[in-house]
Amino acid sequence: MSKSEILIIDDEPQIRKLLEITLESNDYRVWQAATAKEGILLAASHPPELILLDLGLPDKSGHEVLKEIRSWYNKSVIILSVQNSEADIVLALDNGATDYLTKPFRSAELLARIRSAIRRNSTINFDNKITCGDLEIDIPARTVLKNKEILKLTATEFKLLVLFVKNEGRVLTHQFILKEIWGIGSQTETQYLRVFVGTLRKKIETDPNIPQHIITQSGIGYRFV
Amino acid sequence: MSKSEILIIDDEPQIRKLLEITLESNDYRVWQAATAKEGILLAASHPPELILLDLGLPDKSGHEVLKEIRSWYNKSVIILSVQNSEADIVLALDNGATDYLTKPFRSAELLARIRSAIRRNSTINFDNKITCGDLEIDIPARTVLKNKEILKLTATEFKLLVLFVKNEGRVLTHQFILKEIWGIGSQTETQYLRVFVGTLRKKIETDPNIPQHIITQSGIGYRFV
DNA sequence: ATTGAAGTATAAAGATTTTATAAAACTATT
DNA sequence: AATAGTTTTATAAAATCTTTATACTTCAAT
Repeated sequence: MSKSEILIIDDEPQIRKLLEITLESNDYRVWQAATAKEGILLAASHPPELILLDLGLPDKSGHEVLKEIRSWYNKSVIILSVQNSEADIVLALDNGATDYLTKPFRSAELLARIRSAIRRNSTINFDNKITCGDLEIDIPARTVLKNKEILKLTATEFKLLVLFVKNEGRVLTHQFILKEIWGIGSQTETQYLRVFVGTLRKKIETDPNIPQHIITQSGIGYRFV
Repeated sequence: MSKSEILIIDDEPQIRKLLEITLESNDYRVWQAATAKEGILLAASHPPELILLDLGLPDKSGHEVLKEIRSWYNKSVIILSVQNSEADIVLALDNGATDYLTKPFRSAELLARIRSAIRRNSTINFDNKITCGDLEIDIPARTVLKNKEILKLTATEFKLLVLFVKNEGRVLTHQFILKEIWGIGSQTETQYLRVFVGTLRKKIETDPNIPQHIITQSGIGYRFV
C-alpha cells in the first residue's frame, strides 16, 4: 500500500517543519503550502488524503480556504487553530471541517486524529446511488426503490432517509438529526423526529412493528442498518 | 531498548532495598527517595516511567506528594500502603493514583501491576476507536462490538463502559464513577453502580460469573482490563 | 469450625422517562 | 376549496432507571 498523502497549509515555517518531521516518521507523504493561494492550488492539482489547515493565514482567512476547497474536495480537513478561538472552530466545523486541533498539540493526539480522519474518508460515500439491503436510493433523481418497487417519499422523509443512509451503522442523536433536517433552533423538537421516523418506517420497513432498518436507541437516537 | 525507570518514594530502608532488588533483577532502572521533598525533586528533575509512592512518609503526607506531582506528571503512580487503610487508598485513587498495593506484597503481584501500569502510559488514547480484547468501542458512532457482533447498550451502560475503557487498568473508586456518571450528589448511591455493573457484565462478559473485563476491587471500586 | 459484619451480586417491583401512533390543526400550493 | 405535507397535541405502550429485598461471598473474631 502506498503512503497516505497529507497537505499542510500553514504560514509558520516552524510548525510546518514540526508537522513534516512527525508525519514523515509515521509514514505519511507530506505536501506543504505557506499561503492560502498555494494551498488551494496544491489541493486541486494533487488531492491528498487529508488537509491540515491553519486558520490564521496571511493572504486569505482559513474559513474562505475551507469553503473554496469544500466545493470540490470531500475528504477530511483538520483545522489547526490557536487556543481560545472557539467561535472560529465552530464556524469551521459548520463549513465542513472534519476535526480540529488547538496549538500547541501533542503529537500522539495529532496522529490519533489523523488516523481517525483518514479512516473516515474511506467510509464517506459520495456515490449518488446507494444500495442498502432491499433499498436502493438515487439521490439526484430523488427516488427510492424497495424490492424494485418505487416508494413515494415526501421531501422531509427523503432528507431523513438520506441522512440515515449516509451514516449507516452509526447512532445518530436526536439533536444531530434535528439539526441536520430542521436546522439549528429545532433541536429540542424531538417529537417531529418521532412522527417522521414513524411514517418512514411504514414505507421502508417490511414490518414497521419490527423495524430492521431504523433501530431505536432509547434515550439517544436512532441507528440505520 | 533502554530500561524503564522507576522512582521509589518510601522512608523505610528495608522496603526500598527489597524493591530495589526485585526491580533491578527484572530489568528496571531504580531511583530512590526517602522523603517527600527528595522524591518530588527527583520526579521533577528526572521524570521516571512509574512512581511507587508510600503513603506514610515522615515529612509530608503521601497524599500531598501525589497532588503536587500530579500537576505536571501524567504517568502512572502506584500507591504503597499498609493494610486496613482503605480510606487512604480511596483518597489517593481519587487524587489520580493509578493503582495500589498493600504491604506486605508478593513480588509477582508487584511486578504484574508495574507492567500493567507502564503499559498504560503508552496507550493513553486519543483515538476514537478503542479495541480491548474481544471488545471494540467506537465512541463517536456510539457502537460496541463483541466478537464483531453489535451489542445494544442503554445510554447509562454506554457511558459507564466508555468511562471504564478510557481508564483501562486504573482502579476507579465507587465515588469517582458515581460522580462521573450520575453527577455530584449521587456519590453515595453505590447500589446504582452495582446494578449497572451487573447489567453491563451480562452484556460484555463471556461468563458474567467470572468477569474478565470489569474486576471488583472490594471496598474500593472497580478496575477495567 | 462457627458466627457476624461488611461488602457485593442479582432479581424484581415501582417510578419515571422515552417512544410510537393516531389524529387534529395548521400551512402552502395548486 | 381541495390537496399534500408539516407541525402539534394527546395518549398508550415500551424501555429504562431507581429502589427495595434478599441472598451470596469474604474474612476476621470468637
